[in-house]
Amino acid sequence: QLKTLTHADGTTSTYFDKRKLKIAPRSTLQFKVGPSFELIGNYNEVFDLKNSSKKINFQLIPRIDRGFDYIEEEWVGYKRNYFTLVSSFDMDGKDFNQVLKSSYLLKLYQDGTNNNIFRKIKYFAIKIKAMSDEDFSEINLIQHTAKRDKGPQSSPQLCPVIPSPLPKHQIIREASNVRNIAKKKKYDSTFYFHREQNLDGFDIESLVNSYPNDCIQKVARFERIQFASSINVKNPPQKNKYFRLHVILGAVIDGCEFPSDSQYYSNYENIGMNNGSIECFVPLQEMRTPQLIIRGRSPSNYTSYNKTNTVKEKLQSQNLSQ
DNA sequence: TTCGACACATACGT
DNA sequence: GACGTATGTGTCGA
Repeated sequence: QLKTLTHADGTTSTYFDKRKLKIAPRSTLQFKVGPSFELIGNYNEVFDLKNSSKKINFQLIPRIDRGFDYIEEEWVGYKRNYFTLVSSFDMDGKDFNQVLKSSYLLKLYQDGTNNNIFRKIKYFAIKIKAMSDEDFSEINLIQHTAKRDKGPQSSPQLCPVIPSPLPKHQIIREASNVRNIAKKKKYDSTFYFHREQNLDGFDIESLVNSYPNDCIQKVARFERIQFASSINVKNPPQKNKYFRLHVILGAVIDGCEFPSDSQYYSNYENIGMNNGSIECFVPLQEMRTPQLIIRGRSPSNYTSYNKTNTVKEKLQSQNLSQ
């Protein structure tokens, strides 16, 4: 009924099947580490401005902290419920102060005479997306605020970030619904770097000055995310459809005019205007989850289906069960 | 059958 | 310990 794993930080992940067991909405058992991510690949290359022969190695560090249970060898989420995906990234083990003081160049493409064309990176950013594993189409995700129905909805946004370790699962739990000022302060340096309070020692040309906001995130936190309610979770009506969550680290640069024969052309994404210039997100590295099952709103996916039924209805439910 | 909307319940945070 | 909050899910009806 319950399967529990203990993590390095002493917290535990308890997996259970919502078809068989109902756990209270605010129970800490709703927090759990989900499937680990696999590398899909590295894309465009990045070099240090002051040492242009040295290629930078990136490593995304993503984790799912709510919303997926490991049930009978499969990772299962619920369409109606939230999941949490967090990610930071590493750059050759450099700390964020080193990185923020430097400048980095993105190798865009080679021109007709085999000269490399570089563009200065404004900032690094992480985004997430969901893909159908049947036809590899993108699936819409939606994000709520803690107010849920009473607040606005959006799609998960591109999150500008600087390199950082990923806070442990327990920290993500503790910081998930903080309102208290003292508690916010306690977690502040884990999640944010405040540019306006740390002006000393940064050259005007350094990376820190081209991030879009004074409050710079160290960790991309995608909380209160759900699959769009309109998705079909069955392929033929009987068979489960598989999905995957993807995490993409990219570099944002000014300008989006690239030659159409560039091998990476299709990966560029115009992300719109900022301070009067057109910005473009260029992918550096992508990771993904294993196959995921999303259970829909059918009563058969919940415990109440069995509890109050007659024997006849139970037999029916077994015939219909997926 | 499905989905938006609203409702209820219950552990958490203050 | 009371009170407001956040979130899983029960339910109604288009």
